[in-house]
Amino acid sequence: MKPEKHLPGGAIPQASLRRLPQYHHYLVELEAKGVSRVSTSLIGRELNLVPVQVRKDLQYTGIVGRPKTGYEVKELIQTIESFLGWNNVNEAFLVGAGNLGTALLGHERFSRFGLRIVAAFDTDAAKIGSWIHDKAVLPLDKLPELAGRMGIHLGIITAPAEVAQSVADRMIEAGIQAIWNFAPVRLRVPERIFVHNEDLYSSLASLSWKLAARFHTGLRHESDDLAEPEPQRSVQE
Amino acid sequence: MKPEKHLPGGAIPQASLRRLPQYHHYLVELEAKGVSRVSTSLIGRELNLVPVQVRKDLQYTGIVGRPKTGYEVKELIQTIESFLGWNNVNEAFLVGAGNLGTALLGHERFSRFGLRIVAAFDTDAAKIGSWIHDKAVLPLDKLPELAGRMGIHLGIITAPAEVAQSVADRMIEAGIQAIWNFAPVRLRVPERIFVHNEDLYSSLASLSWKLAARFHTGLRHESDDLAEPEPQRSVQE
DNA sequence: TGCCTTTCGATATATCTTTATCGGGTATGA
DNA sequence: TCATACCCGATAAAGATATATCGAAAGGCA
Ligand SMILES: NC(=O)c1ccc[n+]([C@@H]2O[C@H](COP(=O)([O-])OP(=O)(O)OC[C@H]3O[C@@H](n4cnc5c(N)ncnc54)[C@H](O)[C@@H]3O)[C@@H](O)[C@H]2O)c1
Ligand SMILES: NC(=O)c1ccc[n+]([C@@H]2O[C@H](COP(=O)([O-])OP(=O)(O)OC[C@H]3O[C@@H](n4cnc5c(N)ncnc54)[C@H](O)[C@@H]3O)[C@@H](O)[C@H]2O)c1
Repeated sequence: MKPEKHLPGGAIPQASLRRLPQYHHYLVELEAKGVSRVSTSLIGRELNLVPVQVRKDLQYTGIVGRPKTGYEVKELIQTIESFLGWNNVNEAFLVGAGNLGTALLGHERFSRFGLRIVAAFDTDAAKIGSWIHDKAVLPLDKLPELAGRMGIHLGIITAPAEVAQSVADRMIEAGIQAIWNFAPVRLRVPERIFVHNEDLYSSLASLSWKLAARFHTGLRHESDDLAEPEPQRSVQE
Repeated sequence: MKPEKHLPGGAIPQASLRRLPQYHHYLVELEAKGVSRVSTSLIGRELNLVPVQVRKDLQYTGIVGRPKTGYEVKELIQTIESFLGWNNVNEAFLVGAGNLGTALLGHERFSRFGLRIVAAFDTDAAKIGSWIHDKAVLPLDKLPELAGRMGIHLGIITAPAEVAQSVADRMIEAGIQAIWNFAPVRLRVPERIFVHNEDLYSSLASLSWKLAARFHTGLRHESDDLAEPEPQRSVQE
């Protein structure tokens, strides 16, 4: 909508943003192995990407490399973390302490990436008052008050699809700025709110469509039987 | 790579594929309400998309609508389901019966969308032999044999990142064709294998970056204070 | 030192995706 | 029956993203 072209720190393709954590993951591995410098060709070889793409992505973070040498692994990790805001923690509320919510609550590693789920909310009387992975399950009604008081600006929705919109509405009223939505609905929110949908059914669609294509239409293992010394960029995402 | 241009049934943008389940979800709601016809403008209004994009997406499924009327809801649902292969069930093996694996195993609604997780595999002796949500947890070693015998061609990885690659390798040896990977690593697989990465850390990156941008750079609620009768296409995805 | 290779950064091109536009068909209601 | 508003389908334009190319810098090595 805005014709802004390249304002530094302001614009980055979603796709690049998605790859940065993957670089980060690999870089941390490298660092653990004692490697101190890395080139985009190396990263690309590891992650099945062409070097130029990696370089482009890294440029968004503002880091500069040196010809022949590449980048300092340590510095690169730092830069990515800082760029992604993983240095200062985001505290979040989770709504819907069911199957999926429980899994997220139990995932401690999130804290390494700037996310700390501080409490869960539910409407099920049987769950309210209990603790899941050391996080309290509170009545949904208390969310607005607590969010305000604690200055929470990130909400996670793992409640049933039917109630997701109303949950989102309440979150926004409570001053929440960004929502990580696991319910398979497209939320209607004011423009200033940032929503990230984690729609597993959409993923499922890719998978089942691919599998269906395999068997229905005549696409049977064309380039089968490995033996491909090529860059071998396989179908991903 | 291939110069194939538009072979029917063969090519569809990932993005469109991702939206189809969202249409489906809304259409099912509509049908339940007794609505029999629907236009792309209506769908677009509901899902915050411009009508022409919805139309484009639907065209990939091969359905044809009628001017003024739109599409038959029932027919459209059918077409999408059939296009996505949701009519015939894909049976899948899940590896890694931990937090996330348990959540997936417990999600019965997957079966409505062509996915049936038939068993879980793990290496943790404490888990092997137990049942999670009525699914048996088996030793990983048995996967190859069972996959072959049962003709399973879809694998779900919810094991730790460190072992994800080795799990994938075993799956592929066992004849599995597509992998739904929840571990935050980019798997190296032969070209014929289809991998769909569900990388939650990547999602997290979008969120934390957005939040960081909010507070760091001077982007403070520019178009704040609702009051926007416009199509109001908010930042999503 | 001088040559060769690697790799970065910048620019250009290609490809993919979204959005706009146009023409024509169809229900609705005067 | 006719005018009108709506909506589809096709094609074109615009916008994003991915890939290719080129010059220059830097290290390795004769
Ligand atoms: N579990 C999965 O693997 C999976 C997969 C795909 C999508 N999802 C989606 O994630 C969401 C949660 O799935 P789940 O499997 O955890 O469901 P679940 O039924 O296990 O959990 C839902 C939780 O939300 C709570 N809840 C219900 N109404 C609420 C409300 N108004 N406010 C707050 N909490 C409320 C319930 O008490 C329950 O604890 C659903 O939207 C589902 O479609 C889950
Ligand atoms: N839980 C989440 O919310 C979450 C979020 C983001 C990413 N993930 C990713 O999903 C994966 C699983 O996460 P989790 O929270 O369920 O972890 P978890 O530790 O709860 O579960 C992992 C399971 O895998 C099993 N396992 C270990 N090695 C194995 C092997 N070689 N073969 C088969 N099974 C093996 C373990 O016994 C355990 O049951 C991880 O890769 C994690 O990074 C999880």
